[in-house]
Amino acid sequence: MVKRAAKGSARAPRRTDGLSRKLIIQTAIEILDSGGEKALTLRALTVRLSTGYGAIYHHVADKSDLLATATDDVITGVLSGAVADADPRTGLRHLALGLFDAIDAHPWVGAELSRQPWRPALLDFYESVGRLLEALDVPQEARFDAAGALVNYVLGVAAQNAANARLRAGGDTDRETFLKDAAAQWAQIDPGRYPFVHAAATRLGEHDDREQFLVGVDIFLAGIAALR
Amino acid sequence: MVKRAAKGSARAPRRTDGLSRKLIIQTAIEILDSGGEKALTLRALTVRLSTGYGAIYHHVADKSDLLATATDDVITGVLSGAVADADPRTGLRHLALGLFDAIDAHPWVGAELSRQPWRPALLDFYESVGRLLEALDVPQEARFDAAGALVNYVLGVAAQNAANARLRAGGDTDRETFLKDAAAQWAQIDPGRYPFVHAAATRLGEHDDREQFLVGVDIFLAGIAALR
DNA sequence: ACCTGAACACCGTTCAAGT
DNA sequence: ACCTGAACACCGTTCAAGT
Repeated sequence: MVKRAAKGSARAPRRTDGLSRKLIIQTAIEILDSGGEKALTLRALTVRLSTGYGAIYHHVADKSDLLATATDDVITGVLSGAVADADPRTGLRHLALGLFDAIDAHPWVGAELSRQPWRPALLDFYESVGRLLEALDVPQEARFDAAGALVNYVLGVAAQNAANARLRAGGDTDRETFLKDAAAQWAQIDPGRYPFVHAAATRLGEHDDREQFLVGVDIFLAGIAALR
Repeated sequence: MVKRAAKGSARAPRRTDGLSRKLIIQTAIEILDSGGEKALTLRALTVRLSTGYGAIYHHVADKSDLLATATDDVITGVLSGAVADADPRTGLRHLALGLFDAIDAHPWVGAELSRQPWRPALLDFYESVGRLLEALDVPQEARFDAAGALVNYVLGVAAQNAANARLRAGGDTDRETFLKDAAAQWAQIDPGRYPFVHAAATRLGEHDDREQFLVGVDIFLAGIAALR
């Protein structure tokens, strides 16, 4: 004999609104943004969503599915606003900068993309790069290599930038150790043996990562122009 | 009352030779090479070395220390043989290719370097790149940006190549799922909406990753030449 | 269909205890 | 000094059971 609550009244279940894949992923993104990759545990999700493990696994295959979809979401959100009909060179710079900024804002995306650079959400990015290269009169055969190289560069820098951001915005107890380690490493550089790196290190403080990233893109574009 | 074996005879201790940090890291590299990052667990190490956990933690700070040092070892081993006194352009190509091949042979190194691109072992790489750029008459101010961009490109491609290698050489049960997923994703590409990516995908089979990597390096060098 | 939460197999790391 | 291995805190994932 099971008691049933009167229809439409007080039963007060855990969630009245019902869980959805969308809500789960959105919550995952929030956790990732505020606490980094380490903070995203299934436990943390159940707490934030006040449900059980099974509820989550009912909407999501596993944790990697969760991470991949969250990454897709962020990327699509960013790229959708890009690429007007401007000059192809400016278009490429805008595109690259869009990805850079997105990964700067969500460092965990950089790590995930370098693990899985073939996610569907990047299709639009590749496609746009390809078209802009075509507009730049890069010959067919060279276009694929050029696009691959450019995308790799963007993702590479972005991943490194993400690693830096992880250091900066620690919040963990690790942070002190990390910064101390980094400082110790820089200090160890022997100016006699490593004059170039030493000079680069001292210059590092006055430098804007975003600007340096753009210089790299420009070097690329200049090299691509030589393919024409 | 504890029984003691007669002096100098049968006692058969766990290890007669004595553990060392070097041996631990060497064994870790073997495990990583044969089974990938997932295979390197503290448990696996204790079994292979027939010791206890504490023995390992006596020589090594923690698992990330282990991974970082293993990465350093591989990189130093590779770069030591590089860079003769050839033409700077060839020198840069050789240098880049050396790192590429090393990461191709040890995919886990790629993942680790993209996580920590400032490891001391990379100092020689940066330094060599810097000097070769100087030999190429790249002006001082542009040299740092150019070096950063090039190194980022190399590490970016290498990391992606490592991700690919991880798929190819699975050995796990995951492998089938991975390949199936990848194939499904490629098949989903709409040639109407993504003509460029679709063309790139069909061309992908006939392409040598190593060669494409070199094309990227050449684009870079061409772009750098424009800075002169 | 959707959700619960105890249970499972597995991590990295610690630490009292041994030699 | 160097090593042992049980124990701890914490993972992701499963699954019988509930509604």
